[in-house]
Amino acid sequence: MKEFVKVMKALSDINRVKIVKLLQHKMMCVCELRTALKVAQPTVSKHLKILENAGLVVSKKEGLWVNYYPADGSASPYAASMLGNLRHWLDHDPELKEIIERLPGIRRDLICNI
Amino acid sequence: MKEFVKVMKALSDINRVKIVKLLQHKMMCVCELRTALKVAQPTVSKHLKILENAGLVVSKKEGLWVNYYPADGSASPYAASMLGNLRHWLDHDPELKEIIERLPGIRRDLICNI
DNA sequence: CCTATATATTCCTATTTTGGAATATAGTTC
DNA sequence: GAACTATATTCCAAAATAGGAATATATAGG
Repeated sequence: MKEFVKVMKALSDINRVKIVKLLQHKMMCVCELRTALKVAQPTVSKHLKILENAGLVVSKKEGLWVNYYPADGSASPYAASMLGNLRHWLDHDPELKEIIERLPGIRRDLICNI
Repeated sequence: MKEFVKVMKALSDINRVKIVKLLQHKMMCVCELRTALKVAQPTVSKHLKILENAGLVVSKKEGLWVNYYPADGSASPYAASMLGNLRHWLDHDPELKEIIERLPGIRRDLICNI
């Protein structure tokens, strides 16, 4: 029950849902997400921690960057199911579409200077 | 997006998840739910309103009672999907099992005297 | 109409959640 | 090791949430 509620809580914030959908579109680092979502860096880090804790995303430290990916679902069946649904859900959301259109211009070598 | 988040929010509280699972087990009125969950009546009413608003449950006024049922899912595809999942998810949750064992003794003609 | 009962709403408080500024940590490069 | 950069953590304020007491509403039965 706790595990299920944790996944629901993780997905009950609009910015966290956006993060999951963006990661399903393309692996990203914190500062890329920060630029995509237009929020402060600590805010992104905290959202990512909540998502990771719920088994929805995983992180890989690669040099100075920490890259985030959608989880494979092995950590939680609830997370796995939701990730499966989210792969096609919300595809036509205007806010998400706007961000995804901006994605090509959001590259760590250009924008990562906090 | 808003609609999806609304469903996630509705399911991100343990008492509301319990309510959904209980209703999938058996139609119930507010005072029966109050007894099952061991919380105050206004608390149940407010949880039910949130669940109804998310498209997860429906209510039918029947005389002095208001009976609550799981929604048929027509109000929201996200609610429909979650209701489908919840039909088998959490079946072995100890807290839920304990309540379901108590259910036969929780009858409106016996316990509804606030 | 009056009483009783089931539910909804209002009001208040305690807790949780969110977001950002400031700071700490870790890794890279010189 | 010093400087720089990407990320995490801490701390704080504002907002949202959950719970219950008191109250309002609606329906049934006399």
